[in-house]
Parts: sequence; structure tokens; C-alpha cells
Amino acid sequence: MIPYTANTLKAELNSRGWRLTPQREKILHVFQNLPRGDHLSAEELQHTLEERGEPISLSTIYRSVKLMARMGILRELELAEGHKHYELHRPHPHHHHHMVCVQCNKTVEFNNDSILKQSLRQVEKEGFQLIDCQLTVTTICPEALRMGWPSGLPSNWACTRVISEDK
Amino acid sequence: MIPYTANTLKAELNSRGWRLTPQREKILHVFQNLPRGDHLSAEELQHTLEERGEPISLSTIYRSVKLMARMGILRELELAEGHKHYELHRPHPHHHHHMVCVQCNKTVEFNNDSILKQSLRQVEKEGFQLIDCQLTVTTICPEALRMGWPSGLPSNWACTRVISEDK
DNA sequence: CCCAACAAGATAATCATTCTCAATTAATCA
DNA sequence: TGATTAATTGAGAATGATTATCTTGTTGGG
Repeated sequence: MIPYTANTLKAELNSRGWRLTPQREKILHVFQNLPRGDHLSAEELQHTLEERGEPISLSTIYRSVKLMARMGILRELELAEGHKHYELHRPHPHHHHHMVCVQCNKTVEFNNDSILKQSLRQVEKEGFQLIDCQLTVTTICPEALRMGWPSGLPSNWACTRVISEDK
Repeated sequence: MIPYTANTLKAELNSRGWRLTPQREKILHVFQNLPRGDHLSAEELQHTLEERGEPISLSTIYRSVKLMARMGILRELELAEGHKHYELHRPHPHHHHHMVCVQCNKTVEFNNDSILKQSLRQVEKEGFQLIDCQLTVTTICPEALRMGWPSGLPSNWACTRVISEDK
């Protein structure tokens, strides 16, 4: 949302009764310097910090990352199997969604502003406050399709099962 | 209305080198008889089956549910913290999305056809094949807002957890 | 600069999910 | 139809991400 500096982060935290700590600052810094489109798991974040000579315990990583997600500073992504990823929560026009292949977990980002708009309308109608909206599109990627996924099936199988509305 | 019978399920499975088993049939049956909008975790599914006098091991539950999600028969939902939920993958116009409160995990469904349309367009543009698209909107529910989220919340207060069924 | 509350670090605990393996069983083909 | 083969089940152990606990260290308001 806001490009956070140490000061604005502190203000945000304090206004909720939480504190600015060197650890939280460093964690935010890592995400801010991440190439756009990258996301880290808790462990990857720990390694990154270690390499920078700023080791932070896994406990703190998990706590901070969850806190910042609840605040709306980070996005919690459920893309691949097994563990969560986090990325900086960027405002329009960098807000994006994900396409994930069920075969290989390949992830592709895409932008679509109207999805955010529609979510906002929906949410406000119900009296909720929007923090984030993530469209996760489950797919079969072109490579998997080329390899004959799913084996032995007519190539149009998925289309008939899939939720496409006019086909 | 639900396209799967024992026969079509068998055909679908066999075409991929998999088998129709009584367990898989029973599991599908549970989902088909679930009120619209309901979703079950692996454990809830096991309990349901137990109550019906058709106990199935947890291992098998997990395996089957994952298989059927990969096939596009079930949707795998990442709504609340900690565990996945599954629901029947229904075609348009029953396809829906979810709004989740980060404070209490309350879940509200909503319909929005244009999200599906746009996903489909996006996916095809990239040469992928669409299996499912789920918009998960992270929110603060009205109840939490009323209590002064985020700072004014009594430490052990939780919003009433209601899984409302329709908009 | 003091103190109460909050946070960090280390590690144990939890808990959903996956894996292992022996025993069964569904689908195929002779 | 019955043998054959490979998939599947069930039970429980193993895994692995995330949380909780507990002690010590810090933050920030008075």
C-alpha cells in the first residue's frame, strides 16, 4: 500500500500497540528489495537474511511475516504445495494474480484491475474491509499439455469438466 | 445435474489408468449430497463417512480427495488457517468465490461471473488449460471492525464464526 | 532512566499431510 | 471366467511447516 520507511512502519505498528524492532525492519527491507514478482517462503527469507549477515530466528520470521500479512503489508500466497510464500503487498497498478499449474506448480503472474474493483464493490456491499484479493487460477500448463497430460485422455477432457461457461 | 455417476466416474478414472473403488465412490457421494456452499476438511469427511457406517481410513481420504481435486472433480479451498477444505466443483452458474476474515476466518461466498470470464481469457491467451479459478478476498469482517480492529480488540475475543451460505 | 509490556531466540510440541509396506482388489487379457 | 498385474487400501510411522512455551532481552511511555 504505502512505500514503507522505518518511520511509517513504526507509526503503523505503534498505532496498533505493536513495536518497531530491528528484525521487523530488516524483514520488510528484504521484501522491498526483492525483484518484482518474487515471493519467499519463511525459510527462504531466513536464508536471505543470513547471507546478509543479519540472522533472525525462524520463530521471529514466522511471527513477523504473519503479523505483517495481517496488517496488509505483505501478501500471504498459497501457491505451491506444502508451504506459504510471502511478497510485498503492492498497490495498483502492481497488484497481480497467479496462474498455477497443478502438474508442476509453475506460477505465472498476471494483472487484471477489474478483479480488484469488483472485489472491492462486493466486499463493501457486505460491510467488510478489504485487505487483499487474490485470484488463483488452477491450470495445466502448455508443457504438461504437450507431454500428454493427463495420459490417455482425449485432449478435450478438461474442457468438458472445466467450469467454462460457454464452450 | 451433477455429471458424475458411478459409471462416468469409472470411465474418467480408467481412462487415466486409475481405478474405481468403493471408497472413491462413497467419497464422491458425500460431496454430492452436501448442501450447496458446504465444504469439508479431510477429518470432517472422515467423520461424515463414519456416521454413515462407511468408515474409510484417513490415508485413503487424503489420497482420494487430492486425486479428485487434480482431476477437477473437487475444488481444494485454502480458506481458514491450518487445513484445506474440499467441495464439489460445480459448473456455472454455481461457481463461486470466497471472502475470508483474517480475524476469525469467517467465510462468505459470492458469485461473480465476469471473474471466470476474465480468467478464462487470460489463461487461454497463455496457452494454459483452465481447471478452476478461485478469488479469495482477505478482509476484516464487520464484527471485528465494530470491536475496533486492530487495536481495540480484547486479546481473547473472537468474532462469531459463521459460515454463511449465500450472499 | 525505570518499569511493564512486548518481542526475540531456542527448542519442544502440534498437527495436517505424506509415506511405507504388507495385504487386497480392480481391471485386463488369455 | 480366472489368472495376472498393478493399483489401492489401511495402519501407523515419518515428515515438515507452523505454533506454543519459556526465558531473556528490548522498547517506549512515564
